[in-house]
Amino acid sequence: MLTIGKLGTSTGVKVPTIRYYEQIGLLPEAERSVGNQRLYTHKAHERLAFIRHARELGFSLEAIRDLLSLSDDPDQPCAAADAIAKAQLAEVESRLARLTALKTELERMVVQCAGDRISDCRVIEVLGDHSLCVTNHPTIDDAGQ
Amino acid sequence: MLTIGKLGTSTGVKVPTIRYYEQIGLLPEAERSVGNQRLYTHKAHERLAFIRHARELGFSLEAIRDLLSLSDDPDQPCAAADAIAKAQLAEVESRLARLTALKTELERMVVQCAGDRISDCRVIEVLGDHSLCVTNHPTIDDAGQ
DNA sequence: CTTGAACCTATAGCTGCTAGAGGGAGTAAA
DNA sequence: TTTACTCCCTCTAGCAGCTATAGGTTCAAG
Repeated sequence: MLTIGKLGTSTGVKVPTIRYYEQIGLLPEAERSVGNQRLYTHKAHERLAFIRHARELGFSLEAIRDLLSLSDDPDQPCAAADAIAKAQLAEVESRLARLTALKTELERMVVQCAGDRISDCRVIEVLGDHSLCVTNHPTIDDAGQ
Repeated sequence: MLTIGKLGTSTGVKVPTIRYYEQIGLLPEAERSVGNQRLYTHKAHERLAFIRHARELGFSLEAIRDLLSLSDDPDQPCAAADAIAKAQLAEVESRLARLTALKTELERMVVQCAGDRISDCRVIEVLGDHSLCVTNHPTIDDAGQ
């Protein structure tokens, strides 16, 4: 049985994050020691490693919740898991496309800026005027992703 | 003078967002009509367009705050603006690299999954075991970005 | 037996908005 | 003038996915 701290270091997940996952029901409630400290089994370790890996691959906690409930049910068809992974792939591909457009604009901006005063600064100028952009870069909702 | 609604439609920024920008001091407090409604000048329109464009290019509100105060000061050297843009470019490039690694893993996962039961599902299997990955894909902090 | 790290709960904060409640203002027709 | 309608106002709470802080308890080592 592992304490929460050991579980954290062995999975690379911070302690408050583990407690948070328990709170939102992604991890089951842990057993407790006599002194009320959480104790984790090998199974919990596996489950947390699964969650972390999925987070690293960009899956949302909601998607992970679904994936976990699928993995708890080994006789189910795997089409649903497949669909979640495909959706995530599509999401990543679209982010890639948007980021590539951003990169183009930012490079142009930085390269062209030769002035030494703000008044001739290409960066400031381009930001003030979208028509100076070559690509139809993403709208606000997508840019931060 | 524009009402907040007109300003919103003409810049593509939602009304509550404009109020939010005012609240956090990114836009100056607007003049008010007799009936206490916000009224915007052409200058405010330009400033908001600048903000929106910078957001589209992925700059954080903090970075935008700095860029705006630079652009308010046309005699300053533009090195600072340049540095912010370069940092943003670097950020975008690193996100691109990380997302490309994710894409590789997700594609492998999806392509290899030929089983029809969860018990042979490649997606679930890979998520449970990072060593099945070919790349050293991002850590958790980066994946969602 | 004391120190100090690791644990506990509960609450608030982070970014960048978005949604909702509950009302006032402005315009145009009936 | 009343009604109807859309826009506007403030204030508060909520979203993801944590992270930080406060104030207290437990555990292992020396």
